[in-house]
Amino acid sequence: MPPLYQKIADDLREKIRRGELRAGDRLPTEPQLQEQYGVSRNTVRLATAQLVNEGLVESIPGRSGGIFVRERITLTFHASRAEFPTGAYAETDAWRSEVADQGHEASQEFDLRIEALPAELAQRLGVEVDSHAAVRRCVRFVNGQASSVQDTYYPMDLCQRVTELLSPRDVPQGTTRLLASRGYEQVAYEDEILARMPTPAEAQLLDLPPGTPVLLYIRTGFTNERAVRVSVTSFAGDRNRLAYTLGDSAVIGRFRDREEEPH
Amino acid sequence: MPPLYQKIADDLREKIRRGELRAGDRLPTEPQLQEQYGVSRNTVRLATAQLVNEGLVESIPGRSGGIFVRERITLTFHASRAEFPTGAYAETDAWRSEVADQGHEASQEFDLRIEALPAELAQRLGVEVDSHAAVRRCVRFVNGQASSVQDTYYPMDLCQRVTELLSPRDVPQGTTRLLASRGYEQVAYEDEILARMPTPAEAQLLDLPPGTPVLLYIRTGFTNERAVRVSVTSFAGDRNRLAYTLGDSAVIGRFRDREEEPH
DNA sequence: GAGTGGTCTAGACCACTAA
DNA sequence: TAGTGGTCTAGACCACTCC
Repeated sequence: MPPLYQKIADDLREKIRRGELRAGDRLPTEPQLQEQYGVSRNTVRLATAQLVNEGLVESIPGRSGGIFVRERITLTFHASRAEFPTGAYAETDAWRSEVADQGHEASQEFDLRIEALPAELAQRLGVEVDSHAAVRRCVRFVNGQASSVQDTYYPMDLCQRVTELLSPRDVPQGTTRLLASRGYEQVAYEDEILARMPTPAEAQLLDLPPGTPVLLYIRTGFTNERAVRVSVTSFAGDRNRLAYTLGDSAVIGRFRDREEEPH
Repeated sequence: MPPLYQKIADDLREKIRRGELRAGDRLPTEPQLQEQYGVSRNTVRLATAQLVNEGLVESIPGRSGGIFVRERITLTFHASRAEFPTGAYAETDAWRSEVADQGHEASQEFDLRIEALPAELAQRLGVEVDSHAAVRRCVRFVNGQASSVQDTYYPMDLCQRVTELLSPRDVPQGTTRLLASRGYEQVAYEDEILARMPTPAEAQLLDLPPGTPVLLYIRTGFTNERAVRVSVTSFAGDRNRLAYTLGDSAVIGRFRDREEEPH
């Protein structure tokens, strides 16, 4: 026999799944749930806490507050399209236009810092573990809400040869083209993708409700001679999707007539 | 001023981060934490519940139980290598040998069912929404623990032409080769990747502790004529990583000397 | 038997915000 | 002002499992 709070959570989850409670709807208040299920307030709170942790609902305090079924929009980031020379735009513009294509408003904020390179990133860049790097951070906003944060690490020796990398502003033509024009053309990328719960810093920056994972996307870029940069992107897991196209992409275009909902 | 339980959680999290508490270590017991911080048991439990939800610790009841710092091993699944004709093995063998290369023991279980095709998958396959599909399920185990579950959906009309797809057993040469040998060579794949909290069914199947997301990996396979299958893989988010290689992979091989820890 | 975490109650005070 | 969720206390009984 499952515990009471579990049964209450199951019941509410089922109501959401069946559409009896829909995105944006308010659940019964805590006193109402106490009465409906004949339990104490703490038990009700154990149930709703579970739904919050699953990312299904969100609780908002105050007179007009309550517990609400969360809604979600999902953006698709086409990782296999980004940053290849065939692209007509800089990578940031590619992102911007991709968001616009999906019917939303895009903006981004840059900054630059110099930092000691974390060991696992130094390894990817093939440089010494105690070396430093220029970190270009790009926080991307969709409809005014932070959606992802990307930190791109460039080894310092490279920055000394391509000093524009140390500009605290966006590089108009894009850093990929900038590097290519200086003889550092990236010919291969290695991407790694993980899912985990956010750090408190990520949760704050991306305004993630409890129970929302981040999709972590790590791209290492290589010229024929060396690794030139590694970028670490944290996507808000409830609002983003990554996409890759492998093989003959013309085939896929022929069959695409969708922009479907997440699974 | 953050609430008390928040400060306790922050304190414990920081001890874990600094290495004062390491993977496998036991946290102080609830009565000990009550005394240390001078709070009630419920407050202690609010703090530890938060760490559990972040996936940092795991609580085990019983006389020899306690709250333990979780350890994690991370496997890498090379999505861009899998299932291309250059591969010497069937995809399941490729997975098996990849796990073995990473120093672990691999096993898997198959079953087959016939199911109505969920709308979002019918769309990917370009078939009618009320049609059925053969679903081949493969649960993959690493060191005896379920690590991922993959459901591959084949439209029924295809199964009628390639009846081996309806076998409830593993297909020895792999379904990709089987299909290719019958004139359905997959020439392109479209991959989608999402992160979300598990459904209760996934949490049970993958034995996921609270606070562990799943990494969802959806691959649609295309021949020159049509989409022939879509597979949906749920990876336990705390134990898996996806990898893609884009561009000239020989370049990357030249620089690879790692099998590093997750970020 | 004794100590662990799991569940549950009853009641209190708080901050916030629309009415 | 009244109602929402957020925090916190004190105490109870339970199941489980090593000693």
